[in-house]
Amino acid sequence: MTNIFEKHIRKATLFTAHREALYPNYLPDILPHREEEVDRLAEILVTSLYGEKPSNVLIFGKTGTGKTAVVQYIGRELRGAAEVYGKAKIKYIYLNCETVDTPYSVLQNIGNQFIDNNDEKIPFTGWPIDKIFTTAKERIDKWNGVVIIVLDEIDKLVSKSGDDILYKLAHMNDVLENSKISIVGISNELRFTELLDARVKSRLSEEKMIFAPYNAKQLEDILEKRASIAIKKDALDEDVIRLCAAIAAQEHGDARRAIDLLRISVEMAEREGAEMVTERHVYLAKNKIELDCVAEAIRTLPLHSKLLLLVLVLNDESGRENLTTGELYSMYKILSKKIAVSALTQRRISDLITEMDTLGLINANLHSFGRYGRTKVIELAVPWNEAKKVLLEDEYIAELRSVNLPNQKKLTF
DNA sequence: TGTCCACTGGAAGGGAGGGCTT
DNA sequence: AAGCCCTCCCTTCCAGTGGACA
Repeated sequence: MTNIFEKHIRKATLFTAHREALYPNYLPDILPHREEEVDRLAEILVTSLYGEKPSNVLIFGKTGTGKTAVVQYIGRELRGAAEVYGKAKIKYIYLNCETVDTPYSVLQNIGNQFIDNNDEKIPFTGWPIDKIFTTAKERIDKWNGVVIIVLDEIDKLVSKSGDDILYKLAHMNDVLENSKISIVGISNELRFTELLDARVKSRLSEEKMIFAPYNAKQLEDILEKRASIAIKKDALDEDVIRLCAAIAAQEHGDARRAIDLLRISVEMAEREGAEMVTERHVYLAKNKIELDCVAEAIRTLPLHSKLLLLVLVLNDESGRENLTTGELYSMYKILSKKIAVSALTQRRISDLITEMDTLGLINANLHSFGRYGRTKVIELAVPWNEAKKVLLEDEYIAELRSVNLPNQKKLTF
């Protein structure tokens, strides 16, 4: 009568009851080594408490430098302060432009934050932009307060949809009578303002902040704080935190990575039934994280990209060298024919190749062969056997399980 | 020195799919 | 039902290009 969960339940845990402190969305009570940034942003946004419009702010910094944490922290504090001291109503809207990445969805999300009983929800598609803009504007104005809109990963929005929406938002104040809005943009890319029209640029960057990466010592502090909440005393070997910090510091001081690394190290130790997390577990965790990232990236690829990747996998597997765009394309056409999927054009494939290059799944370098043309030379950037395992999970790809690529490289149709 | 290959990557636009408006 | 709008995924078209070769 043993329950299948029993052997797992019995196992002693190395976490305390607050392991959430090691999850990415955890917002701590204090943000170590970001005191100045918090203060500076608070100084800018404090005017909202008097019902005045704060300056627009642009925040720059690499991933994991605490931008999002600082902004969410400020949001929480601001709401608290508004209840106590506020003379005006404050709405703090956080949008991540990774997902909210079109003018339509930005306005839709904002507009739906201000719904009265009889207001209808703006649908996620269908309305003309003008109508959404007007609706959002009217609702904001009727609400009568200060609206702070945080656009995280604002560079994604601009690179995808242009800066028109930012122009509209930045100029919404000109047509608002009762409410005021200000924009806090967060970008990983310092050069992102180059994409902006001069008028938008000057409006948005009334204030600028740059978040420097954490160094190893600072990451150590952060990890210590989190570990003291989430992990049992004496469960960590003494060098574990230092090692996690050092590894993350090498990868441009990404705190999120450091925290993930620590959490997964503990999980690895737990799974082994170890009583203590050691450096070995950290290395295991590092390996696991890297492979999981790759697997997830491959899994979510569209079919045609998977086919392209499969060509590269099969090519690697049979010990052949790099492929050019033309070679890759002709082999891709063979595979798509085999599973009765109509092949995309070379132009489109060229974009898919660039996408996978950006994802880090492949390396595609432009190379000129002089008289013999100019093309990308493409190779797999991940272990072929790992990639193959994940690719075969796809039912279409699985049909190609035992396919062999023709030996000759050039193929004509 | 000019030619010319094998693409690259920008621009424009089609059409399917979501949904609203009249 | 017909006519719109917005987004996504693609196609078509095409000017542009680094560098080996004649």
